[in-house]
Amino acid sequence: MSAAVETPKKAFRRLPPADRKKQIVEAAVAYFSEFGFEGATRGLADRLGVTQPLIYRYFPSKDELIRAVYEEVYLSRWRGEWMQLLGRRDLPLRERLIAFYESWTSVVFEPQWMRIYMFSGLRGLDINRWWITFVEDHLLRRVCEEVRALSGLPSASETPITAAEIDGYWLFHGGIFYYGMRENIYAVPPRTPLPRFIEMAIDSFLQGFPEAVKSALPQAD
Amino acid sequence: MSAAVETPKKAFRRLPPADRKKQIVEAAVAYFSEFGFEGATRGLADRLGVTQPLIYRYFPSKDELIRAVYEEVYLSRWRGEWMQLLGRRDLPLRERLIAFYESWTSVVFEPQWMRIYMFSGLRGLDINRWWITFVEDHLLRRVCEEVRALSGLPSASETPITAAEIDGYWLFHGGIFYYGMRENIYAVPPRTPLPRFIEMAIDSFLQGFPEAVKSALPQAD
DNA sequence: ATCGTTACTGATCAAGTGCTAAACAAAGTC
DNA sequence: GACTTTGTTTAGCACTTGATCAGTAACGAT
Repeated sequence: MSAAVETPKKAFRRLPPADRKKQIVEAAVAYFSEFGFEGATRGLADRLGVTQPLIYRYFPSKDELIRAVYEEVYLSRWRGEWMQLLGRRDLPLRERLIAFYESWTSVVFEPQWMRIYMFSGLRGLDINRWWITFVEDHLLRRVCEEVRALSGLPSASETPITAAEIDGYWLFHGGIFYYGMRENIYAVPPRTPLPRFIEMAIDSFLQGFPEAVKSALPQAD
Repeated sequence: MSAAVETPKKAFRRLPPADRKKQIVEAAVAYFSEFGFEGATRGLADRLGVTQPLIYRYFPSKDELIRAVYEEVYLSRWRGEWMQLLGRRDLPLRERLIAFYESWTSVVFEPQWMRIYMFSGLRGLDINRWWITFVEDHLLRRVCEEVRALSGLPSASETPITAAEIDGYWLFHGGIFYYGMRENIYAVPPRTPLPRFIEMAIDSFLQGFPEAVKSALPQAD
């Protein structure tokens, strides 16, 4: 009955391809961070208020869309200033580290970033290895070099940073990261406020680590 | 053509229900740890050399099977001795902690356990909160109590363990756990052997933590 | 106004999903 | 050897998935 009821037939908006593409990637980050990479392209399209085939106009396959999500999360959210900051020897190392972690956690300790990180890690491929190596080279190694300088030890170019130093710092970096996991993945927010936790971690690190490195590199003089 | 070729028609084996059920759960742990919980029941059945509907004779739904996997991984692999070991005050705390982590990592630092842990964490439900709280109550709180005893501080029954103490130890526990993630999820095996890493972590912990607690609980005398 | 380009939709396919019901066959009992 | 029990298979339903393609309509140029 009631054939007179007319469906609104809402006209669709035509966006410049660049805009639409960006819009899709951003929605995909949010969507996949919720449902994982097995989330359906139809669900994503619904959320965008768009039909599903449209996604395939911008990305030849779902895998390609996922690649774009990786780029958005891992690359475009990485801040070059971080490495600069770590190297600023006019500031005490303690301050640099605290400032760095406050900035870094403001990007990384966020459900979207965290969940995409975990999902992509479990998916395998090469993203895993790439990211861990990247962090090791751009953050951990950097910090170890600063500790060397602080303790008057030979620079990395003279005596390469050892595996023990890297892994020694991983203990703290991983410990800080796990705070973010508890908060954003396991939804059991730690009761210690993040800034205080960071300070605590850094102080704990600076208290023992430099001495340990010093005695492990006895050939320095 | 060649209609004479007879399919071998291999006879199937009839197992006692308890055996078959156990077999299915164990295969499910392995299977889901590889593909995640969205792995298909048909794939699991193939791997078992069995047809897919058989799984539904033993588990009313896939969700129920997943619940059984949780139990297998989280409950049946937990060792009661761990808590006992941590409380053995006839041994130095350092030795207890090292022994505990060597035993604990032998169970947890394994692709199956680790990946199920991550997958279940991302799935949500209540497993997350339950596990984190469980670890906090059975391991971390325990360690904090031992540190109290070691430092001659008031026991937990007199002065409850504080959030700062728990989170302070999370830094180290999380840092150790992250070693397992690098190894088993991200497939970038750390170059420091695990036993050495554990020792390093414990020493680093014992060096600063007890003093920090002492000065944070000034009302003790 | 009209026209051409192309961003977008509607319809659809083939493959795969969890799950069910009925038929089959292996093992124990008499 | 016939009979019962029940572990296992075969067949299949309803639905969702990634992906395709022809057709529609929004927008800019003229």
